[in-house]
Amino acid sequence: MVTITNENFSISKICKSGQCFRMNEMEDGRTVSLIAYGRYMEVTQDGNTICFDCSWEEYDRIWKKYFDMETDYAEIMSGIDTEDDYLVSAVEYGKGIRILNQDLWEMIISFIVSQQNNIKRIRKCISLLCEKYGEKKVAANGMEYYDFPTPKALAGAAVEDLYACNLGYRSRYIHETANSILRGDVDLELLQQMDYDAAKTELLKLCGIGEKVADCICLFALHKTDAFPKDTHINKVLATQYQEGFPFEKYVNYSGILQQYIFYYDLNFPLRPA
DNA sequence: CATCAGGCGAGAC
DNA sequence: GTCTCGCCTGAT
Repeated sequence: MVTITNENFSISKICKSGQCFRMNEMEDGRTVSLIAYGRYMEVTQDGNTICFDCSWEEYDRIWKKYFDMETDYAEIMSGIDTEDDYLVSAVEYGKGIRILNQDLWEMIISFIVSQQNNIKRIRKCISLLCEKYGEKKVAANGMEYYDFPTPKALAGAAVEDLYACNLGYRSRYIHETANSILRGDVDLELLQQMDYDAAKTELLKLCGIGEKVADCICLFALHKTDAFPKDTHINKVLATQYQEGFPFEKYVNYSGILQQYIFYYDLNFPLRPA
């Protein structure tokens, strides 16, 4: 068991912020369970005290980076223009959200699934994919879970079988992308070494990945914090609150983090469209 | 019934 | 390069 304190960490908001789809709140209201990097884990929070149900060795090796614990979010947020009322409100509301460092392959598939889709159904689809094509495992506490399917496992799935996971027209995208990765058209290891522009260009070669999805993958898997995914929420906020354009120049290298706060804010307090 | 959900591909121009 | 259209499916 690992216990730490941090003023800028909210497991509940992270869970609901829509960047991870295999993290779920448990019934006690202060614990989430998550499956990532082939492991099952539970995180419990009481105020600023956070408990990770794992060894210190595992925490240091995996979860410290996963939860971006080395980054000082207070320092980042201190750079916000105090006259930007909307952004100040969004950042205040989302206090505790962090940009996770998630698995690249899992994010590629997850954000293909996410297009033109809602969070609840995205979770359902991914859960079905894991149960059908992922390896079954048992956690230390006896919990049974399924690992995220490998590229090979998904490449072997027929498009009609993917339809059975409620993926709809995204089934073909997943089939083709999995096969592209398996063939080596796009190399996951090389992607990890690339800068933002190169990685994005490479991701755009995959079927089902356009501008928005590529940016989500860059932000949530490659930690390119200048990637600023423009979805329907963000486009609406840009159109209504930033008619002169979003001031990217003020937030060089971390506009992507702000994007996540804006997204979460509009998800919970939707603005009227322009 | 229509519209929308964290868009994208294909084809027309 | 920009524009339009069709697309699985469940919720409202």
